[in-house]
Amino acid sequence: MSCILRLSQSLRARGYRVTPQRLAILEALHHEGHLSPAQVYERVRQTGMTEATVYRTLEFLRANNILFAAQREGGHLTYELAGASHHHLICRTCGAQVDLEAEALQRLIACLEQQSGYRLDASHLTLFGLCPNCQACNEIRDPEPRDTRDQVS
Amino acid sequence: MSCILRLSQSLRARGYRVTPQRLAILEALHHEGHLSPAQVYERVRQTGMTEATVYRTLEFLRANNILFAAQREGGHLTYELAGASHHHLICRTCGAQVDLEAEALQRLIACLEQQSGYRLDASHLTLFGLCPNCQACNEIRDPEPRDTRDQVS
DNA sequence: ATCCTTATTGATAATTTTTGCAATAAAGAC
DNA sequence: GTCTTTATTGCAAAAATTATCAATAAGGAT
Repeated sequence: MSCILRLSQSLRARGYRVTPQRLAILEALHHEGHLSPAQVYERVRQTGMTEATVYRTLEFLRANNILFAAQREGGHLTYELAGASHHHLICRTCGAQVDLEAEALQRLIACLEQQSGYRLDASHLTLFGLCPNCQACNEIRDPEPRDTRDQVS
Repeated sequence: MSCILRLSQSLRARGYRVTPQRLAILEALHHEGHLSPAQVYERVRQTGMTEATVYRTLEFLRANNILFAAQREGGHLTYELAGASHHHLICRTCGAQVDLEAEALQRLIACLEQQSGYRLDASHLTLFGLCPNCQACNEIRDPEPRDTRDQVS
């Protein structure tokens, strides 16, 4: 909770307001990790909040770097609390997750930034692919078309 | 066009059908590069095609690796023809694009694949960030909240 | 060219996401 | 505590996206 308190103060400091709705959504995500807008709404509807408010609040918190938005398989957005800088590698077939060597990526990103002069948004990358298990399965069955958006959040 | 012809044959070889709708969409994207579903519909509505068909066809072509889907600022999808393996770096403020050193990324990806055993979908990454110009602007104005999803396609 | 199979489309409805505006309430000043 | 300002919410309607299912047409066989 002290985490949410800190975020609240950060919002207030920027001139935004800390409302019950925002707190409820933050706590839902704090409790569960990854949630889609619909799932968030499920968890907070008891408070009488509207779906529109859920969407707006998620987008608002994301725009203020309090949440990250990750694109999941169905093409729908998923949100999670922004934490320390970290990267994920997710199997798009079975959902298995692996944490990435932050240093390797950071080094590459730094290198790309030097070459291009750009400042990259890469504090939290999620790469999608196939885990070893699912690679094996795919070699047996035909290459069935799947929902395979490469992405990052 | 020979590019589209080749794609058609590839589809047919896999047991799918080459329809006027699919051709129209492919040609629109071949002509214009990056298009959102709504923009694609604008370009092909003269053929009498439905919006639903546009959505389905785009998703179908993407699932078959004929199109790439890139996540643009608003969280909305944009599609483009899948070409040679290449990567982009796009400024989220002014839209300026830079091509990335493919080798640097490929090497990193290969390295990550070795470490994790995953096979990554990374033949076409798009990283978002701030170009040098917009970095300068941002230092002057306050840090206005923006739509800043880090991402890849 | 004609017929057959079935992948694909159109039409429609359902669902999800976004938007506009009046009413509400958070946070600071008193 | 009360008052004021205005960011934020709820409501309702619009827009975007997805799903359902019967009708159509692509592509192979004859």
